Amino acid sequence: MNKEKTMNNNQHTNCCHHDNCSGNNESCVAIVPIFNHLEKSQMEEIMGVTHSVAYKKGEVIYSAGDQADSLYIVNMGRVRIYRLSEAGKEQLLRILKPGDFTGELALFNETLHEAYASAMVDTSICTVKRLDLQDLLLKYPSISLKVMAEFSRRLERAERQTTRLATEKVDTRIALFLAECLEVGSMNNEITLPMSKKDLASYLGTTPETISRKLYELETLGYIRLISNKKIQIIDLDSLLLI
Amino acid sequence: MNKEKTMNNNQHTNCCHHDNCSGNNESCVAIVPIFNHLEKSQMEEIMGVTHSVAYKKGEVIYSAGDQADSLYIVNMGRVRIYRLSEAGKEQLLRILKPGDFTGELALFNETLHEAYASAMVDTSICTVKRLDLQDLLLKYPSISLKVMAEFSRRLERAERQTTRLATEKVDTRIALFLAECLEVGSMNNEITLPMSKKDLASYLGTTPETISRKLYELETLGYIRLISNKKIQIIDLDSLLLI
DNA sequence: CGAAATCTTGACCGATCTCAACTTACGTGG
DNA sequence: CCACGTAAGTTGAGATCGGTCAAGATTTCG
Repeated sequence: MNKEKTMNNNQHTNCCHHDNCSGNNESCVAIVPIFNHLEKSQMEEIMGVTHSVAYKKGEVIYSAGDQADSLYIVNMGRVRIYRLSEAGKEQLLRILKPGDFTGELALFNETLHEAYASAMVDTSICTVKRLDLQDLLLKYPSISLKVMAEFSRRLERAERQTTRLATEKVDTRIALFLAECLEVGSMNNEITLPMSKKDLASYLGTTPETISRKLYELETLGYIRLISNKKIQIIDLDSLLLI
Repeated sequence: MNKEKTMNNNQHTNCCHHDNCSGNNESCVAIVPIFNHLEKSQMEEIMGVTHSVAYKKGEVIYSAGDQADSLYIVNMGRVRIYRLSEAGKEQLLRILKPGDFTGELALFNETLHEAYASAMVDTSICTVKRLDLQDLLLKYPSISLKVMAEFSRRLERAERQTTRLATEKVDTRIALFLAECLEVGSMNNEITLPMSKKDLASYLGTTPETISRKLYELETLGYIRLISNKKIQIIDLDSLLLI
């Protein structure tokens, strides 16, 4: 278990409202895609209800069972969203990058969080309270459209992942994951795994041992080359996707 | 393959606009949870942009690859939403009942459908065009809140299902599914499977053979009793959930 | 630099899939 | 309403994918 997990997660190193902080809020709000089409005056109004909070690496942002009453928008850093299965097994659901948000699940339903969120590195987050957000959405309906667009993308991804887990075998799931990492034209078809292999295993519904073995197998087949722990070169994408 | 699948899915038996149909639209709109808090005048405006369409059992409503430009709201009947894996395996994603909707995924992103929708029985559906819907959402922001609430529930479900597929074994997934079927206090703890075992298998990421064997096993353990093909009595829910 | 976590590799085993044969349920048409 | 054909469901035997456990190598980070 991570050392910082024992830290009380209410002891944030920084928790400021818009008018008494060092201007971080502005940058926070500015980068959020769901807000970035608004005018300056509206932005300022939004900044008025957002709160910027900093989390240290490993710190828990929320836990399953917590009352969900805020939207969390990542300003800087990385956030792991994971669940525990009924048997207590941890499963990585997704990783948030700056501009991504979470916490919306229960925002509209007044329920409890069903997942955990923790900072993978030192992270800065903007939060908006449920009621403040609802006011904003009612006042500026165009924000809703953005939020819904984001929701629909998330839903799409979640359902695609579900299908993969249900129908593809481990080989294929790994291959598809590698192919997705390639997306943004990287040099030499070289990708950097965005997470530890342990996390990757849980994300793909398998074990670190199997990941290790399958990657070796793919290398033997000549489809990939294992450069270092986190770096992999994709040599034959087409064959990879035909597995 | 279903016989009706060969039928051109543009040949609907009934496709009427609000002002020239037998009043079905009103009932359609009325039952939709995302609209049901509105006033009468607003309802009428909404009915003005909705279209009611009837589908015969087995008919395809949309296919993966189709341009997604409408929201589909089920008025009557049942709709199967399913995907095909890269290997061509079919996986059931969810079943829509009256009041549920689909098609929102690409509604905000102008992309293509990634799933298939087909009528499980004779079904009546209301559709709203993308642009009409966006107008409505901008005009009546409270609808957006309802839609987002529904989205977040869907997302929650999808992520829960993902976790189960990734971390639980087949026994457990079946047990959890049975337990969920029990939800609404049914007589004698007797449940009726909402789908064929073939579909159930694909929903749970397994095969009909395994479903069959596991159910028999659960009966042997005394946790359930197989009454008929689609009826199962839950005898020991607690033990069932401890598998 | 050293402790702790992650990763790798091997051996083994068991859950689940596959294939095949058979039975049962269901919808259609006479 | 029954008979028939097709799809769904069941059961068995065998194969295998992938999980588990354990030991050792490597990486990470204070």
